[in-house]
Amino acid sequence: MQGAKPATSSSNGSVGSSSSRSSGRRSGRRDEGGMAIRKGTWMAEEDEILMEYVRKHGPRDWSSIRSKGLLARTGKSCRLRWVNKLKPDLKTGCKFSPEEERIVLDLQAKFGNKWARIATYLPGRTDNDVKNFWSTRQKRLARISRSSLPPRSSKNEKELPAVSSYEAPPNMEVSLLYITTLFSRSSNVQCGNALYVDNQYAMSIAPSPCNLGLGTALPPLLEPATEEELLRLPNTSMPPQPPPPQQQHIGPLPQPPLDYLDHFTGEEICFSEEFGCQGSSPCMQFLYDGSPFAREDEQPPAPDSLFDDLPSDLFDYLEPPPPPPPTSSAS
DNA sequence: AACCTTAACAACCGCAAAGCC
DNA sequence: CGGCTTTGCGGTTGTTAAGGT
Repeated sequence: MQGAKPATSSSNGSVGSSSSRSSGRRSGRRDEGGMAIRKGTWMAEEDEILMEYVRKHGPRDWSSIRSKGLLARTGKSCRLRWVNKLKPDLKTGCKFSPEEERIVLDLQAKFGNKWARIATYLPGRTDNDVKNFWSTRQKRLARISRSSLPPRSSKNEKELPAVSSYEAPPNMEVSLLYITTLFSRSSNVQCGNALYVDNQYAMSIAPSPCNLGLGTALPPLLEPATEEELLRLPNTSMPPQPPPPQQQHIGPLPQPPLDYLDHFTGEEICFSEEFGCQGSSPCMQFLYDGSPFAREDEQPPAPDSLFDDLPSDLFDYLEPPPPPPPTSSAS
């Protein structure tokens, strides 16, 4: 789904038409010199003038564009337009690839919301691109996490904070998604490197040592549907695959093995052993050991403190796992 | 067809760092 | 060194298309 492309409004060329329907925030105002400062969507003519200016003077002295009467835009606005839309070699109108997504996830975990810094690792992407991508993704994950929680029971009427409404550890977002989807739905699909929840693309689980920690530190959420899919799972040399059309992975899903849930509820079985993690803490150790989210300057929390950041009643909503499907041959 | 929701994108604002005089 | 200007960054909001109901 491509977003709005009113910008450049070159298609209609209606000068000021977008401003007229814009909010007051984007209406122009008049500065001391009497020149009305234009705001809002850029027109193709303005872009041409700006590009011509940069060709002659280089990407600097943005304020002089207005002082010279070339454009009724602030220097700030001119710079932003150049950086985000007019600069050569920008990947405009092209969605983030799984590999780009993986890079953003890795670097966001490493650097935090340093979008400009992250963008330097992504040729053709701007800090605004990365920021918007991240924001959209966060909303998607938050929505999926919320929708994965079963309805409240009558004895649990107290308000449950939205998943995204509190400060979560760097990888808690992932763990919440993981936990909630694991427990609650039968429509979660791992197809290739993509994880789908309710037939919606949720995230990439590209075969990378870093992608959310899921690729290597976690077992697959569900068994891959086919042998072909199996080949694309972590620890293979297959490159990341783009998410396939949704129609291709709708269907009955295999149930996870029963002891799968022991990773969350038992004290004996532990990811850290089974999946090669270091450390001796029980479940959820994988969130820190070997995870790209483990920062150099951060120590893993004590096992008991890991969930302290969560609302205490969060897991009240988790229902026990469904009984194992009847097997024809008991072994 | 109308309305609603979601995703993607564009562009604004405030603030701070860097540069200049 | 201090003040002013410019540049860059991150947060936020607004707009629109597409898809769903």
